[in-house]
Amino acid sequence: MEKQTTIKDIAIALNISTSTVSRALRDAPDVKAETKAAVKALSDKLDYQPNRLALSLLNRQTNTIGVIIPNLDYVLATMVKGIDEVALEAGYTVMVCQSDESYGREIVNTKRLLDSLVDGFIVSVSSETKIFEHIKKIQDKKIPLVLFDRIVNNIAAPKIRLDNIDGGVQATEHLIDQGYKKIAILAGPENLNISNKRMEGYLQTLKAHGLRADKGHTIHCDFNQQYAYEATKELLASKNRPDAIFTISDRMAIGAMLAIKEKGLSMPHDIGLVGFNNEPIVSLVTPAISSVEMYAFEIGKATARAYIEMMSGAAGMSDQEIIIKPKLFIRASSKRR
Amino acid sequence: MEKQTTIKDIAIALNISTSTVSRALRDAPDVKAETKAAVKALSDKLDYQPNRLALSLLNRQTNTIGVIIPNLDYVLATMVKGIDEVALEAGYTVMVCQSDESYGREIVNTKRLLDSLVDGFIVSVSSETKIFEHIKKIQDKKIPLVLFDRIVNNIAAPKIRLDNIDGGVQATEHLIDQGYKKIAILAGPENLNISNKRMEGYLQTLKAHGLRADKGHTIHCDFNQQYAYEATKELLASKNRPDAIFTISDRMAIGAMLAIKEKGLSMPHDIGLVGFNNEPIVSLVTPAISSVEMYAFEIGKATARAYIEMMSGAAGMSDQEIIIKPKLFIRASSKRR
DNA sequence: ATAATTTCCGATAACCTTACCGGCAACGCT
DNA sequence: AGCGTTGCCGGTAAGGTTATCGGAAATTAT
Repeated sequence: MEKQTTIKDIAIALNISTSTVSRALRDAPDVKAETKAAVKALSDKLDYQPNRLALSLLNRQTNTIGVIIPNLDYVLATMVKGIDEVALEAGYTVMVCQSDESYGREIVNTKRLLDSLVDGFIVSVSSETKIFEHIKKIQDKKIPLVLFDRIVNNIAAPKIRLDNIDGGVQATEHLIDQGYKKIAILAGPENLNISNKRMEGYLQTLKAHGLRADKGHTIHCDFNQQYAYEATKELLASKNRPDAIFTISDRMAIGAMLAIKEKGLSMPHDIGLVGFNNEPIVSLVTPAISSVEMYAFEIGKATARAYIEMMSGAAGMSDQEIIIKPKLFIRASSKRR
Repeated sequence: MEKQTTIKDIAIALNISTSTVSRALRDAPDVKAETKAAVKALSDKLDYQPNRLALSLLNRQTNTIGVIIPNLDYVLATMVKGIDEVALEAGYTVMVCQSDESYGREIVNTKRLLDSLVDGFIVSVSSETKIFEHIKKIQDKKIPLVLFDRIVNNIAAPKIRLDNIDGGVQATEHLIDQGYKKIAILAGPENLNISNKRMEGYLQTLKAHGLRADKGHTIHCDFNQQYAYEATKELLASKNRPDAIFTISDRMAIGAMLAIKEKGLSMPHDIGLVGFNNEPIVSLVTPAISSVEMYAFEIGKATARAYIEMMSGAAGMSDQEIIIKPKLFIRASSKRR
């Protein structure tokens, strides 16, 4: 690691003060034109780059956003891509830390970034996180915070999320519309808000159509195709076998699909299936799986925009909630009319 | 953003100098025990955290690794997870920047991180990158650099990569072993090293078995299932139709699978198919697709380890090359014996 | 009792940059 | 000639931390 060129080097070489170099570089009005020219020429030649650490220390601002996410699966990676795009454009650097769905690592990551490394946070909490002291600590220090996707309700911060209830409604309405009567749901971990909201939409819709929600038709399991596969096998073996399954992620939908095929049942005839996320893969399997598009890229971009707005001091942001509408893409797995 | 507690605050409160506070916090031997106790008590109470910016400025070290990757697909996300795991353990913070396969963004990212934000780089170049001046610039400044996965040959740096040739060999050997005679390959962009190496393994193996490589059986296309789908349709419509296809990514294998199914051909009987990466999805489609596992997580971990070793001043690292052996997982798509 | 050592602590510089204040010289004006 | 104005630049402090040096006080040795 070689010593970087500093304004001091330029100042000494030109026999002027660092102040003048600094002003010349920033095109301040009170520097003689020829001095400016000399400074700029030498700075180009020496490939001078201002030291961001010194600037950050001075301005108490790093222009870096700390992004804390639980993992890097398709949906979150897409959201990060959206955040990245907008943030880069606006001159921010993004620091992504994944907690790997671990509460402990989420805390470690938050703590590290809090040591003056970032001047704000964009957070999506892990599925394991039930205590939010580390999030509140961010706010106690008056550091800007934006929540997205997996939001936390009882924290006052701008929130960007999908209308998960509507996603559940669209999926369930569609299944009912296709004539399915006994619709089961494969939900995620019990304390995961996004899962519960999708389920709420599902329950609402069943009720609205006068359908009874069989207790055995609601299964909570991890975001994991293996668990979904097992759970579906059980469902299909049960006395009151469902004629349709709504899963709250595509990974789970694929697990379900495998179990259905193994049982020798056909989609959409015997069983209807609808997933969530609309990952590319669902249109590639046979039959193609209907799925709810959640516009992850858009959510990411909206999140970064909200962050930037907040940083620029817009008041009244603290309880703004941006809700993106999902859209069901109907495919062979659930289209029987 | 509230003012952080500093050693100065503690010093003033206890009416001692900042030097003493600094020493007390670091448990230096030349501080009276009671002074230490007082400092520690107050520092705990005020929730003192050392300012990392100031430390970095002082030590000319940020303990941050700049990771530049072309995208966040399954393989790279897994590698990043590996890097993350090892780096976090060793006390480093990781800054991930994705270039979105764009040469321009790769340069912007490199430049930004170069402003004293990171003290080393871990890089996998974009598929668009043909000029490596920005990478050389890193080395000109004597900043540690490790390359992984998509490496650059004419740059002297530790390199961690898969034995891509061997991956191509294993896939092709297997197909020949299963009695396939006319094996086509769907390769990636022409200047992409990893693709060319896998192809090299393929060509070597054909030659070793006295099989002729039909020119029309080598197709370059983007890492994209749509292109792979189109390319496969052409292949299947050609006069000299192949009886097996080796794709250098699973995304492409899935595109190929779709085209094969659409044509009404059966796997593995009419056509054998082998992919690359061994992504979870390949075992979930029907038929399950054989694929070459590239141990992305291991590659990520090995990369971070090499980086750490390099930082700790190990000499002779500059041309070390760690090569991970791949392993073919055989599934229904290519098993006909 | 004096010298020598040890124990403890403070002041300063350094890392790099910019904001702020002040100063010097040249110029024009009365 | 004396004044104020303008143009240009330098010095200093600040941001937070630690290494280094040096010094005062306390303790031990002679």
